[in-house]
Amino acid sequence: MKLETRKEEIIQVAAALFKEKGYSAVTMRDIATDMGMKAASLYNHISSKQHILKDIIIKLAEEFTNGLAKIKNSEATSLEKMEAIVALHIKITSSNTDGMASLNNDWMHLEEKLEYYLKLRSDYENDVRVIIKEGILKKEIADVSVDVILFSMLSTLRSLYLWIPKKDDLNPEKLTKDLSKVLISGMDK
Amino acid sequence: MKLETRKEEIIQVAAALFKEKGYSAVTMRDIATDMGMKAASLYNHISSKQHILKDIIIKLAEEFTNGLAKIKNSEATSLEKMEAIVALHIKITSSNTDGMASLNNDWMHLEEKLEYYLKLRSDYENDVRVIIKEGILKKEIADVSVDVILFSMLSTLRSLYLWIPKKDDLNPEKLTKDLSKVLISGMDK
DNA sequence: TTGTTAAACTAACAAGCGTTAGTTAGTTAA
DNA sequence: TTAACTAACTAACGCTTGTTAGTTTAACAA
Repeated sequence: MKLETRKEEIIQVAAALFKEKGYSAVTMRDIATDMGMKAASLYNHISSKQHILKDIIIKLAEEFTNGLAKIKNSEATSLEKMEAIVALHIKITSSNTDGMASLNNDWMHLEEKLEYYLKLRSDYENDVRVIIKEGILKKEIADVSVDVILFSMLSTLRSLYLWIPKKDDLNPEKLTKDLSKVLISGMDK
Repeated sequence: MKLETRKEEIIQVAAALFKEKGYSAVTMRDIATDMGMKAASLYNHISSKQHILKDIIIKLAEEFTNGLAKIKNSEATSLEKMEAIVALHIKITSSNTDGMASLNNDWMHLEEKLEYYLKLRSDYENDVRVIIKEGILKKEIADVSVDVILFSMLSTLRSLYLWIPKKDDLNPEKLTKDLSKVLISGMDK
């Protein structure tokens, strides 16, 4: 297994800058400065700016797809599956908050890989929707609008990248428990 | 009262483009094309690209501030206040989904008005936090982490701009009811 | 020692950026 | 009729963009 540490460093530095200002506002010279080199030198390791974005986003999107596949095919109850989805988002997001910013905000600049990304994304949403519907049928989940539940759940989970870095004392297990409780049982007494 | 329809048209067209691709990826020539004119002609009506962004974001941010002030000073219970906040977000967002995209994603490009925006934003968050804390003290709201409740609530409401345009049959009252129920009472039975 | 390779560099490119200057045509006010 | 104003235009500016070509330096293998 070959070590590609320099390339990975660049991708990591780029992701941090993309989170701060967005893909389009970050220049190759910005990335180079943070790497301590000149813009042209970046091309010894990466093939294009576009490619950096693709590496960041597609890797994460596939992690979500694979994670959800395991949950989908498990024997858990619907509410247990919902909690597992919360845990999945917290795990992936806390391991790469910078990359999650690009996944959420810069996917439209993907060009050649855009279609593939959009398919992964809509398949993901549909899979979660099915889990919610099953929960309603089995009377584990309240019979409110499926779309409202789906939207509320995914909006919160997709915003974790903004919120997790502020908690310097992150305890993933406790956060999973607290957030699942609020999402599943609500905030009232 | 003077009509500034041409300037307002430009701002509206710009907001739609900013939502699609982000502020930095939209050029003055893009805006001009959608307006059916040349880029230089835009400057008969607006003073700079920067100024367009400022007009979009600050107007919305102040709407939220004013709306929350009324809720804060009302006689309602804590849970009623939470529901009123949901209604406020649905009302403002459905009247300007394009602008809300800039408010959420392009505020970091505000430059001179950035500090002012950040103050409005953190004041808003603190006011909601106080309402939640009062609810816990009065035993209307469950004693889970205040931050988790605040985060889950605001993440969902701030994502409405992505979701409302997909519902072509938008009924703001019903959405307020459904979303409040899910946020306040959760999704379980 | 010599040859190869990895990873930095300088210099430059063509294209695109926001914006300004100066001009023109059509409408309104005196 | 003439003067002023509005809102479009063309042309161009200085700067920045992503990227390429060719060169240099240092480390390692033969």
